[in-house]
Amino acid sequence: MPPSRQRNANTESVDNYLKAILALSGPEEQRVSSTSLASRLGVAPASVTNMLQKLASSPLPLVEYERHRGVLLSAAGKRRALEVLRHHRLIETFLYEVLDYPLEEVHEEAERLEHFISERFEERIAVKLGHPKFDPHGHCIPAMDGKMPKQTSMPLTDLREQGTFVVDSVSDQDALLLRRLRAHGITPGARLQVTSRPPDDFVLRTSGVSKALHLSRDLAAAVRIRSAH
Amino acid sequence: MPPSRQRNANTESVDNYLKAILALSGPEEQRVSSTSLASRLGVAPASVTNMLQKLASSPLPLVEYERHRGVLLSAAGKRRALEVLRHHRLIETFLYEVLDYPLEEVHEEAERLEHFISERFEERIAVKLGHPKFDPHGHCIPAMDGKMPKQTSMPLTDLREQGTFVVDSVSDQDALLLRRLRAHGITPGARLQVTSRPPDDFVLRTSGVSKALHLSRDLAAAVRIRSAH
DNA sequence: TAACAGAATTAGGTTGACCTAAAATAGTGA
DNA sequence: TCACTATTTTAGGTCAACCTAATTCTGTTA
Ligand SMILES: [Mn+2]
Ligand SMILES: [Mn+2]
Ligand SMILES: [Mn+2]
Ligand SMILES: [Mn+2]
Repeated sequence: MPPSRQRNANTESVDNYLKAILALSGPEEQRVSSTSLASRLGVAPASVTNMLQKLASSPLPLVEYERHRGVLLSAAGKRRALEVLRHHRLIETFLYEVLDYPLEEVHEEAERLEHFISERFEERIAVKLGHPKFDPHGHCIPAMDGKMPKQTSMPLTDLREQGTFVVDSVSDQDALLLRRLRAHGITPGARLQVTSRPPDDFVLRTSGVSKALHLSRDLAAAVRIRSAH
Repeated sequence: MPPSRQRNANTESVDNYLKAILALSGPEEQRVSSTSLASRLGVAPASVTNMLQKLASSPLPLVEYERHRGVLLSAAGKRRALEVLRHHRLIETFLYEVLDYPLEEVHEEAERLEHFISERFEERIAVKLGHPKFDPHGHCIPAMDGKMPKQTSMPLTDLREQGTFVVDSVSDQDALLLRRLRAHGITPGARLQVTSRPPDDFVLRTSGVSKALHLSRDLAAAVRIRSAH
C-alpha cells in the first residue's frame, strides 16, 4: 500500500479542494461550480468533476455534490477545511512573528506546510504565539473547535461613500500586490481616509502621510475595510 | 502535468532514497544493496530496483548503478542528500530548541517537513538557532556547502574495554529506545563510566547517579561514545 | 420552443510510486 | 563445476491525480 501520511486519509490535493470550496462558497455557503474551482486550483474542469465525485462518494463524504449543480462542503468536509485553514494562518503568523518573514512571502510557504505539520506542531506554534486570533494579513484564525467569528468588514471596492476607515485585512493571494500595498502603508490596522467618490476612483490618505495617494482598482480589490470604530 | 513542488524536480520519494543511500553507504561510501534499501525504506525490493534505474538514467544522474552490484551516490546525488540531511537536522534542532518538543518526537516530524521547507525557511531557522553544528541527538549538521567533519565517535557496542566516556550521539530511529535512554540519563554530552567487560554486558554509571545501571544490547546499540577528552 | 453557447461530464489517456509473482543471476560449498 | 539459495531484476499490475477531446446537459434568447 502507498504510504498514508495524513491522519484522516486526506491527501494534500483533497485538502486543497476542501479549502478552495470553503473560500469560494463564501459566508452564505453557496454552492460552488466546477469551473470556479478549476480556475482557482489551476486544474482542468474535468479533473475537478473527477475529484468531486470521489469526495462525494466515499464512506464519509466530504462534499455534497449533484451533477451540474455544484458542490457544498459536508459537515466533515467543513471541519477539515477549517482545520487546514487554521494550519495555514497559524503558520503564516509564525513565519511572520517568529521567523521574520516579509509579509508577502508567508503565504506561499504556508500553502505547502499546512498539509504536513502534525497536531503537535500546530499546538506548539499556537502556544508560542499566544493563541493568536488573526494572521498577519488580518484574516481571522479558526479556533481549534472550528469556530470563527462572522466577517464584519467589506471590500474597499464596495464602498459607495467617503469617510475614514481602518484596513481590516489584505488579500494574501498575490505577493506583488501585497508588496505594493505595503509600500503605500496599507497594512491591517492602518487608518484610511477615503477622499473621493468610489467606486470610480480611490483617492486616500494614510495615517501620518500628508500626500494623497491614488489606488488602482486591482490594488483596491485586495483590501477590506471596516469603520474606524 | 502534475505540479512540481520541488525546486530540483526531486520528489519526496527521491529525496528519501538519496538520504537512505547516504546513510547506508557509511563513511567509506560503500555500494548499497537493493535489499538493504528496501528494508530501510519499507518498500519492496522490486520498487527499489525500479527507482534506482530511474535515478541512474536521468539526464543528470543522481546515482551510479550497476545491475546486481548495488548503488553509489553521484556527486549531484550526494549534494542533494546532504541538503536534505541538513534540513532534517536543522528542523530537529528547531523543534527541540524553539518549540520545546520532547527529544523522541523531533525525528518523525522532521522526516516529513525536511521535504517541504523552502531555502528561506532553512536559512531563517539556521539564523534563529545561531548556525548550530549539532542536532539534539548529537549528530552533526552538514554546512550549507555540504561539508561535514569526519565522525570520531564509535558505537558503544564496539567497546572492548572499561573506562570513562562521553555520549557522542544517540540514534534518532526509534522513539521508544530514545525515551528509555533519556530516562537513564543517556543523552548527548552525558558522562559514562563503563564498569564491566563489554561486549557481553554493559554496566555503567552516569554522571551524578551512584547506582550502576545495566543496558540491554539494543539500547547500547543506539549509543555512540567518544573518549572523555 | 428550438437552437445555441457555455458549463459540466464522460471517455480514454499519462505519470509516479508503489505492489506481487515469476524469472534471472551470483556467490557458496559439496 | 554444478546445483542450490539468496538476491535482484523483469513483467505485469494498482491507484491517485492529473490531462485532452468528445459528448451531454442547461439556461437563455430568437
Ligand atoms: Mn495548500
Ligand atoms: Mn492569510
Ligand atoms: Mn523523509
Ligand atoms: Mn537526528
